[in-house]
Amino acid sequence: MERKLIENNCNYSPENIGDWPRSALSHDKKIPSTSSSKKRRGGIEKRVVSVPIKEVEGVRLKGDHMSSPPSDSWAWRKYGQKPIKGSPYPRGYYRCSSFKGCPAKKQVERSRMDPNMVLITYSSEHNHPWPRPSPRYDSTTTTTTTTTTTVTTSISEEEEEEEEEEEEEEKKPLNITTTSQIHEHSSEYKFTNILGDVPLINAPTEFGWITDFDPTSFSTMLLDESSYLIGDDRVAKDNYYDEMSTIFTMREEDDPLFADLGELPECSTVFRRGMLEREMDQRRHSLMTTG
DNA sequence: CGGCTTTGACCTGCGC
DNA sequence: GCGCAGGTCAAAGCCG
Repeated sequence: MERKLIENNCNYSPENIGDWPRSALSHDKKIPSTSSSKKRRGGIEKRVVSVPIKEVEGVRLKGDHMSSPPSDSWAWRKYGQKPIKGSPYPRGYYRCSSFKGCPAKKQVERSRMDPNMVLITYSSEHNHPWPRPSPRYDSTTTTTTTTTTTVTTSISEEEEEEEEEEEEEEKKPLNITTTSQIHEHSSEYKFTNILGDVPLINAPTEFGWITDFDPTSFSTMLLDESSYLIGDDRVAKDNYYDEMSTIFTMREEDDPLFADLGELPECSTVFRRGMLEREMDQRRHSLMTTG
């Protein structure tokens, strides 16, 4: 019965928040039949997100003691769990229950490298409108949690070849606008560009889920990245964005590298609009005066 | 009663 | 071709 529902839903309308530009879904679509042809492994576009477990704990679902899904706005229904070879932690399989027939799925597992992190692998995409965002992201929200969210996009090689150009065009907007989309309706939190003079790019819907995470996640990340500018003035803006690109397109195996960034300055916890900018200015100024 | 989790079984892709 | 590992199904039970 669920199969039918899944089968029937692949109409992506423009307002589909999570709509992907390329039809990765078609690879992932489950074909309902007696000889259920399941998706090919490794040929699917997936997005891996690492979320600090503490962020997850707050919304831990009843009975789920292993790897509860993070606090998405989406409703997820667990449909399976498997122990993963080489990992002490099992992987949970979830599918979207916000809307019947939504093909969106995600896999949740603890990072074996950093048990404090939960790796969430998103596959397929929601084919229904975005559920109402959680109130905690309302414009008045003052967040104090420190989190690190890493975004990874992995694509099969064949797809990569086909859509390399597309990918190229996508990357830059993605890298930067993931942050700008964090608060879809709050100009207050809208990410002011670190450099101040580079325009924000329209937020692609691809990372719509990012709105589910604490905005400080990205502030943390950006702050850290900003050190490229702060710590070494020789690094040009272009390089900066290259670096950003690298980080946002980082593959899963690079996670440990990113996890190393865990020790981040306190300032990441007090990010608000303007504060980052101010801090940047201060640091830049001090650099200019000292060097 | 509907929706959810749990869990063992089953199916399939992939590497050897 | 075989075996392993990952992914999914579906029955059973729980909960509000």
